[in-house]
Amino acid sequence: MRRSDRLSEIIEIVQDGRLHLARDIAARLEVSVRTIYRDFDTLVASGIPIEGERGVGYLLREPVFLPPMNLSLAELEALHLGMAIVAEAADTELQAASISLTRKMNKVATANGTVPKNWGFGVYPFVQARIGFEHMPKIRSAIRAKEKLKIDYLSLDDISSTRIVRPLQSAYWGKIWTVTCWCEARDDFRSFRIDRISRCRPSGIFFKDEPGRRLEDYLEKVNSQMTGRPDASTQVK
Amino acid sequence: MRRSDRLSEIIEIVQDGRLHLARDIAARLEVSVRTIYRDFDTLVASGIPIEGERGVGYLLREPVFLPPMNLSLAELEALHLGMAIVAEAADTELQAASISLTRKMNKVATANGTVPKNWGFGVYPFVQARIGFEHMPKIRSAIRAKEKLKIDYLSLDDISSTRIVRPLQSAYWGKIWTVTCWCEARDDFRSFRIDRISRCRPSGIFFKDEPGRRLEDYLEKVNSQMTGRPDASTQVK
DNA sequence: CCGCAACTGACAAATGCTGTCAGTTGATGT
DNA sequence: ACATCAACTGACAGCATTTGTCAGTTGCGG
Repeated sequence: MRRSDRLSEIIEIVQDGRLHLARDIAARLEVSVRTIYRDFDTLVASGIPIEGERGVGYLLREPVFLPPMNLSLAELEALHLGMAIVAEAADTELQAASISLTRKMNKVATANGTVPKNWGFGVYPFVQARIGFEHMPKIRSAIRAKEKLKIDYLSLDDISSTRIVRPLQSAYWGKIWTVTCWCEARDDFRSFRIDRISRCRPSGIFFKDEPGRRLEDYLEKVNSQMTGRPDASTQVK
Repeated sequence: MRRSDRLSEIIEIVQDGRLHLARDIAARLEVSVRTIYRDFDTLVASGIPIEGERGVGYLLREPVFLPPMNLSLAELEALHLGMAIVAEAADTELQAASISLTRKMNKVATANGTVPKNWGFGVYPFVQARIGFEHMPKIRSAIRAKEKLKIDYLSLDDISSTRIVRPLQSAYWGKIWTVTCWCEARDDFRSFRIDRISRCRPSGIFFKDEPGRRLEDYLEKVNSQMTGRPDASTQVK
């Protein structure tokens, strides 16, 4: 096995986010432990955020490592346009992420002449209100963690309520953001407009996927109704 | 200089899209020509689309090569959301690009458990009409190439006209796409709604950036007017 | 058919990588 | 305070890879 191959193997191994011991990796790759230590040196030297702790093991800090990749011009354009839109249409967390990603890409791509400095894309503010945007990072991480949320919601007819929901998906409709949930009180799917959520906090209670209450079930249900706007039937006014 | 560093140097050198001779690269990196040939072998073997032609030189086929990179979870989310929106809001060329880019990312990112298979993003059609979308690839490549376009335009009061324009920027307003141009006939900036362009063809005539007629000049002019919608004053109804 | 520059093969020399060994360091638990 | 664990470090001999030199071949364009 070539050294360079071994280095990328190590990245793949460490990428699962769990702790790894140098000796295990050494056994798996059939080299000595010393070599693994040296390999980690090399990887860290080339900027890969691996952290080793004495007595504990190794861990990859950032969750994803992108291997070398070739992009076509169209793909690069799509990427830049997408990041420009996200920077306009999403919350500050994603906004910051899209800007830093664009910067990373530019760093490698615009140094030379083939790639235009100016992409010829303009994106102008088209999210009408940014009310409720501060909830979005919380909502996204709750979706990922499958954690129930406690939300205070003001319906479109100005009736407020507090609910415990299982967040499943946050959706973008061009002007507004919604979050689709399984609502524990109503025992059904409900979609909430994020700009009508006045308060939103993690409950500390985690849920498991249950048939009939999953995102897949919601999407299937909606699909079978063949309405133009998928969540019209469950929309919380 | 380490071998691996030299390999990425070579990529950077070749990335400019111009022809390079092995002997020049060898001189620049202070190694022998033979070593450079071997390095190209290595690069090609790891899937980098470099082409060498006898008697000519070396060339990178795809315009952009993305070196290894670390993305945070937020950046990955922004990327997926952006690609989902582009797939909904742009023409088929960009749509295809966004899909293939998403696939490339998924291939490396969802293999292990850290990254969710389902991102919890839904994006629903929010471009009202896809009329005129077929012109967009042409428009984008004309912007890049600085090639004048001949367009047939139907104004909002149903007056049609044919114009020669210098395309500068295509902009997205959440519902509609526009292209901002320097209009040769009017001798001023004009923005056209893409869904009102009935015909659009490259003229074969290329233009150079001239002070007063560039995108920068347009943006500056618009900025100084402090209107909410930058191109209100030059909008072609 | 000549010049160019990409290519290829062979081999010795230089360089870098690896394993072994013998330690140190810092965190954690008893 | 002590032991344990596992990351880390330095040194050195032996081995593997990489490199340069040299002497060719191949394919393209003039």
